[in-house]
Amino acid sequence: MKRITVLLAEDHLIVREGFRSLLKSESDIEVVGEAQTGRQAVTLAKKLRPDIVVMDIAMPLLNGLEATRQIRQAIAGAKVLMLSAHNDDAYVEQAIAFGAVGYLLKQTSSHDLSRAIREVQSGKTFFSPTIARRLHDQKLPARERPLRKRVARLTSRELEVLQLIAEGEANKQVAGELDISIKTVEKHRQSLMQKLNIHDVAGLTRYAIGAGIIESSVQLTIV
Amino acid sequence: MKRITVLLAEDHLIVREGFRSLLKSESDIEVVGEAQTGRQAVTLAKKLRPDIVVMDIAMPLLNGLEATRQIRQAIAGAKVLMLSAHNDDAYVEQAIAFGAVGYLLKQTSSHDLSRAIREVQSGKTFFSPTIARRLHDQKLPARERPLRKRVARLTSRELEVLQLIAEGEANKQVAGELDISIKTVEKHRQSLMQKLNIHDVAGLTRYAIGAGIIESSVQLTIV
DNA sequence: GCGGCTATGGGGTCAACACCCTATAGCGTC
DNA sequence: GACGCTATAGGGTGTTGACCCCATAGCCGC
Repeated sequence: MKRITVLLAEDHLIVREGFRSLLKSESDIEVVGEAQTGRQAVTLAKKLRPDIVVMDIAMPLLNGLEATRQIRQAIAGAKVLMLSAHNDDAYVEQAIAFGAVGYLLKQTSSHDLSRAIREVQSGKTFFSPTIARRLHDQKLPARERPLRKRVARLTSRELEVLQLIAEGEANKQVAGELDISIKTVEKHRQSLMQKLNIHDVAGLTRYAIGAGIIESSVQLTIV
Repeated sequence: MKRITVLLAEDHLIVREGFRSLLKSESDIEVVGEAQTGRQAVTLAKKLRPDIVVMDIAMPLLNGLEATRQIRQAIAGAKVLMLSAHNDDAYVEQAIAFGAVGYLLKQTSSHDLSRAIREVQSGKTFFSPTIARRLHDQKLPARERPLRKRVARLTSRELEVLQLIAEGEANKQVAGELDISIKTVEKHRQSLMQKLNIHDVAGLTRYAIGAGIIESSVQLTIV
């Protein structure tokens, strides 16, 4: 029986070794390569042609989403299974838009990982339960619509509002700054929260920092 | 021969399972417990009294640094080995200040992990090569330096509340998590806001990220 | 032109939060 | 033993935000 060949793309060596160790006990799965950067993942995917690439999103040089896009572009039908610590709609949407066939959270068990690999290999998709439920709720067919612009993409106005919120301004201040009504600010706020599926200021702030929209405080050594 | 008992504190299940799998092949090391939050790590450390706690820094509810401090406070001589993705002086200093006996980067190999566990168990310290080199170069004082300059000196309870706020929890959730009254949470919240002179959640979140108490989201290509 | 998206603004309700007050109890320190 | 600090918890009041409803207007593509 031919085993399912897997390329592991994950920047932390010890975590990668852990995954390899977990998969070693699965007789039908074989790890044929490891990448520690997104760029290396693209290179190795082209060279090794694995059945499946298990791809972490957070990686240096080239993040997992962009690496996925490049792999899909270079190898038609390449199967990429995203593995991420983050449950934000924006990432999931991006992953699907870039052609990933599955999205696993790091909170899931190793059992789910091997299961996902088999499902994906057999041509299906696999998403972590919480994500699958949300995709279903939102009626977002994973494969039927390769191009989407509906969700996750913020309008320029929403971006402005997001930035001001993350900088600590209240709706009233934002309204004054942009010279619009508080009601309009509320509307933008609600829209962007819905798009990002983040429903608290702390989450929006973390997102804005992670996305480079604003910076965190530079002060250190407190506690 | 008595095996070295280890408590694994790492929030991502699959990563934790990976570590467990890696350590299973070490005959002299036994994983006796797993924690997925800092708070759980403190609880389990008190209950299980493992020889060594392998502690990730980035964890919900209570970060690994603060959990380390609490464990060291509750159990004299407890040995905590930090495991972090970040090679940041501020984290290393803090970890040492809070009594950690070692600091491993996730970029290190599993071989280093088991080696570190043995070294630490025998009473030595263990730091990842790049960190050890820097500690040596800088002769990092850590104790002499006015580390405690803390313009804003938060109590440990206030720090916990700050972390939970920055993770997006409402007062009610925090109260449930810490098993205290909402009124008490409000009090801590007000106290820490006054000490930091930051009066909005966005600001607190930026501060918490800048101070390394929590992490921001991953970098995303597009917004 | 019709539909879709964006931006604008208004109504209301209810939960959450900020900020004021109060208090008790357990710690240490001096 | 008094003092200070921390943690705990409650009352009250006003503001803010989340989420629901609604509408109009401009612009773009088909």
